[in-house]
Amino acid sequence: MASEKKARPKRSGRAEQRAETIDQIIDAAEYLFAKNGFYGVTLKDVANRIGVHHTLINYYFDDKKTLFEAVFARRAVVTNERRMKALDDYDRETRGKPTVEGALRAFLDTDLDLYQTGGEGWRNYGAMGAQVANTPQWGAAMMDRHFDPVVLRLIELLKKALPGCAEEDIFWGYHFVTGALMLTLARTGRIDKLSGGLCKSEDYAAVKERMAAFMAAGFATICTPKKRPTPRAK
Amino acid sequence: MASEKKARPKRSGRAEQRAETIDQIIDAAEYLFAKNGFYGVTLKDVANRIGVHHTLINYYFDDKKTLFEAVFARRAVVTNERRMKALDDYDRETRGKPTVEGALRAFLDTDLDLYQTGGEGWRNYGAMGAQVANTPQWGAAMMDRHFDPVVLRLIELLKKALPGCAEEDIFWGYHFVTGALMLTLARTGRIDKLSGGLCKSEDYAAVKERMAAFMAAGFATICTPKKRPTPRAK
DNA sequence: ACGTTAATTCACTAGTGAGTGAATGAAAGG
DNA sequence: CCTTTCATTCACTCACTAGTGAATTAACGT
Repeated sequence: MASEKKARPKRSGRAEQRAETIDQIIDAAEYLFAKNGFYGVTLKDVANRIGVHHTLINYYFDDKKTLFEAVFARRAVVTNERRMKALDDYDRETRGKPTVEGALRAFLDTDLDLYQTGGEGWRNYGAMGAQVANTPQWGAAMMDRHFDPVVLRLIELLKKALPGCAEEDIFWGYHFVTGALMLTLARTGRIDKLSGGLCKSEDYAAVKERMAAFMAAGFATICTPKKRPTPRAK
Repeated sequence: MASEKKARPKRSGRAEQRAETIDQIIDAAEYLFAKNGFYGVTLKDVANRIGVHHTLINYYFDDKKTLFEAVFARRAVVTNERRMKALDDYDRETRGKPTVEGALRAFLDTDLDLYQTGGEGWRNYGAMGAQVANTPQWGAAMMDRHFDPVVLRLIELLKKALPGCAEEDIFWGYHFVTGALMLTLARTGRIDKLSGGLCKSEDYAAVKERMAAFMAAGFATICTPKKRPTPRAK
């Protein structure tokens, strides 16, 4: 593996030290949760990765679930702010006349850029998110809690771009979009093998190039002008 | 919860009994793995669910991973056969002139029907598969091992339907399709809350109604007639 | 009926997991 | 300097995990 154990440079200030240690813990946890999921990681694994005693994690976080939440939340606020801003900007720029592809670009490309340029941490976070999104138990609820506002903002724009389209169609369209995005962020390497090396899981640029247009066309197709306008007679 | 512990009717024949027990174990494991993933389930959980001693599982399966593989494999062969046949049939029917949507319907609708009508077991299996598909470690490899042939058959048809389309575009398109499908099978309930009850995670029919057309339009859009025919001048 | 074989449980082991409360050590601050 | 505060480790606990090998029980063939 690339990075197995990082040096722990002792920081001066007390508050600084504290913040640094917490960040290291979250980084390590993020890395491991991304690879093995919540139950596939022990607090000892996390502690070993940064060379501290495992009970130190209990000192900073009430319990394992709290740590998981902290990991998830840390970057969620960042991506949410960026995306929300991108959607707002786009809405303003188009003076309330957005296109589907434009809205999707604000939503997708903004994020893909982040994962592409944000370094290993962001990529780990993405993989972790993909697992959460596909976890029925508490996963979906976590997604709700953290991402509903931005998603609903996107939906709003999509509605504007598709006037007269049945709401269900828009929600199902979003469902397809998010499924595709999550699998991208999971970076499982499956597409690499499947395509014989032609496509690379890590290639966010390739996804960015195609995804918004692909999905926009899908929306256009399932959102026919006026959806089922009271079906009369059989 | 709906079914917590099923009665274990003792079967007559020895081979029959054996087969039945194994099936019960796999059912229980499937149910639990779908909910909590590999590491979130203990052999005792599985055993308790059907009222047997947990070491009985070690009697029938070498270890936990073997059990997991068995659960995964049991239904994989069924869906693979159905899908392969559907693709072959469609290819024959169209005399080698498939459409993208037709090929996708053979691939997607066939499976969605199965999950819709196959009962709780199939639905659990789907949720489990979604988690596997988004698990970077051994998950992707498992998908490769079990599903590559059918997927490559689909890709073949898509290539025929989109002559002159760059291969990468087709693979990325498939990637989007499978991501969307996996999230559907995960049945996390997220879309229910998001849409305020307008859409239901369990509603495979709604997905079937939209998915193939949605994705076909996507393919049509990213697979422009001839992809990047040596880009001359800027 | 009887010895054989297979299914199932039992008694254990060796190791791991999360978490707690006390002990240690090092900086901060007056 | 001396005390207080905080970060970190230590020594434990309690519950649980996967897995093993022997014991038990029930069906099978003869």
